Amino acid sequence: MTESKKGKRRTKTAASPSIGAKPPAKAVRSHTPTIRDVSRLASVSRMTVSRVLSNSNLVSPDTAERVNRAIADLGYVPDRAASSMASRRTGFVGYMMPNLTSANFSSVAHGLADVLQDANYQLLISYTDYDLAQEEVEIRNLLARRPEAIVLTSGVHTREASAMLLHANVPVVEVADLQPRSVYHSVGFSNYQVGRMAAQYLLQRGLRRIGAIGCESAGDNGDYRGEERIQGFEDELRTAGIPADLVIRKDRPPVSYAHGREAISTLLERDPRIEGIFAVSDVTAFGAVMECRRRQIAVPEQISVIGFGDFDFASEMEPRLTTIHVDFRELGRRTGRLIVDSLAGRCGKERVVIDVGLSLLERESVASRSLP
Amino acid sequence: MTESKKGKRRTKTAASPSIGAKPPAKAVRSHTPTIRDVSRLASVSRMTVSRVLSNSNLVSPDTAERVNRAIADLGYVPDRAASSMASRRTGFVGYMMPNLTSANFSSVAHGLADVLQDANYQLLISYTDYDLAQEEVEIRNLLARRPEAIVLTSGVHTREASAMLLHANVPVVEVADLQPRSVYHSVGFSNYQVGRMAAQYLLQRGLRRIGAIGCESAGDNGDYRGEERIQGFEDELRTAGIPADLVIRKDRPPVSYAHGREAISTLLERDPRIEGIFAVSDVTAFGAVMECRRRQIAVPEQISVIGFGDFDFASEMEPRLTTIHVDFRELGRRTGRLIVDSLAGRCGKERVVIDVGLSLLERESVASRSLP
DNA sequence: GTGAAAGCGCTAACAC
DNA sequence: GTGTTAGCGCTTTCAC
Repeated sequence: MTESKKGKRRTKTAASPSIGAKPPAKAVRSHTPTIRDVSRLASVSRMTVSRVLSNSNLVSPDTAERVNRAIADLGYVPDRAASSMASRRTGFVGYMMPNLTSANFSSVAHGLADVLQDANYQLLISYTDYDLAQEEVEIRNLLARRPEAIVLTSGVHTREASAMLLHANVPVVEVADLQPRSVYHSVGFSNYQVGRMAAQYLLQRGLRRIGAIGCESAGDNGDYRGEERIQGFEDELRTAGIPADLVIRKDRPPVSYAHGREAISTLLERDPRIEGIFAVSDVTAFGAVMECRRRQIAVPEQISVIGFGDFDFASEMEPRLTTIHVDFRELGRRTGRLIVDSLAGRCGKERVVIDVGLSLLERESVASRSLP
Repeated sequence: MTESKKGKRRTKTAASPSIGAKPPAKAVRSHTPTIRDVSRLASVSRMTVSRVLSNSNLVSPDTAERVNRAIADLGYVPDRAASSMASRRTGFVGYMMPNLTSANFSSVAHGLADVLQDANYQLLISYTDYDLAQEEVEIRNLLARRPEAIVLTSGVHTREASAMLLHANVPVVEVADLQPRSVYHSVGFSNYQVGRMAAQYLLQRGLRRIGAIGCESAGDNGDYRGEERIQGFEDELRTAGIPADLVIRKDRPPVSYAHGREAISTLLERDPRIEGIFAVSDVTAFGAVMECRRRQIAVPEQISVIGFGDFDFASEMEPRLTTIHVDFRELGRRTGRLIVDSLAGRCGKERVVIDVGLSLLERESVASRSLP
């Protein structure tokens, strides 16, 4: 027998002062087995069990066999907290989502988990409700779990949050918008490019009287993403020498069905011969299409509509919505790979920026006009 | 000075054999501060720091003040893994989701997190991809983190998974469908009741020639939830003495736009005078409504449609879809409260079952016929 | 109010 | 190949 000293102590109450008798059979609820229980049952040292658990090939096959049987017999599950302490590796990667229910961010989480799982990391998800103060709190909670890397949703962070992140001395990746001035690794796409792509597409399809529906830019802590799309759209029009008088900004994010419905009415008043519009979001596009239907305006024959986001209804509506799509799951996977590589020391210290790009899904809501 | 013995050891390499000299300033990257660093800086014992961290009122105000300053100065964040080991409380609650991207399960997670956060628990999310074997793997991974409670999505689990769950000796809650034969706590709603509610509503609105669109029941590990809704619907018709000849089951889950589109065609062939239908999912309802539109059949004037799920497009489409809604976020909150109470010893050992109920959202897709 | 001792369950490092 | 030693960074327990 090995490692037989160091009597277990457990809570005082458990040490019943029975005089030299065996503990009453079955009376004591068996505690969660530890590596020591396994080692005793297999008649080996705890180190040997530990080696079997980590698939070390330094263990002879039949010792391993004995140990594995003991593990199965006891229903032993190693305690990662203890393992983390001893090895100084928690296996956690933190992901701060704005909320849990947005399909895009969920897809990122899914992609991340796909990759991290294979590399034996566990995703630790928190959400901020788009609130900077809450983000700070959540970062602190996360840091207490000693994550080996942190994924943030790109945007502004408090000074204190940034300080904590720096102090933590782990790789940090910002995800979603590509932000040129960020100090962290970035994986994402360009909203500006979304707007340009939409304009290019409408122009290429021979449409000339085109406009866009965006939002008023919000305050400092606001959602500027739609505005970036609109700016890309305007710039592309400018480049093509086309007036941007049909680009309107109304309401604040988040957009709703009504946003598109009302905006298209405004646009129609401004120019009844308008041929095509880009909506900053599929939701807006949906509202616009529905309003057209009510007014007996044919989409895409009379007005073409292109959206952004590829929401689930986009491919189900009538007509099926042509839209610009970002592969968020792939975005998550790329982020995961970046982290795994980084943690494995397979990449340098310099900042990495990955643009996952955009894809335009050609469906039925944009017509093609023969050019004059 | 207190607690001054036990020289730190760190990795061998760090113990540079400099002869009696102070470590070269700035040369050594400062390690993550521990409670010991804080205690030294504040000239107190580690226990006192620990007490400050847990807001114990056994610390004098100015000692606490000194400690807090030291914490801030060092940017100290306590290590929860170490704390977990010593206190035998991890603060983790596990939630096994089928996937990360379904809006309903995300809402449950959100609700759970809302409540658990306040009680200082942290949600540990895993996903199973609806795969029993993966669920087993994920349960094992989860158990290694020693969660204090586990939330499962209701359904079948492997024998081994059930054994591990039992062995873990923590509260387990099943969430979503209410399953009468489950051995765990359950929080959810009844799919059967969904079908009955839909039928009752259509009948109450004076519609008599009514039917439903469901799916073929899938194999053993399949999605039986739609089928339960359909059965509730049929039973309610039966009770009302109305024939169920317009209840059809086509395709397998998951449903799509096409499912509704094609099914409504079948129904129209079977009886052109059909007045109303219940679709097992809003997606199906959406497809059905769009097909009606194409065929110039007015919804709800000619055919009424009621769905299930309250998907985001339901309130945005034209006409706005009347549907049955489950408040999944509230479901998550109730589950969270059950867990917190249970962990605080505020509830007994017996199984708890909570039905969060259903709400019918009356919108525009169901007409009202005056009864003859 | 505060501190010292002991140990939670594991693994790095080294010995044999 | 296997075992021993010495912690990882906290908190429990008890002493003062």
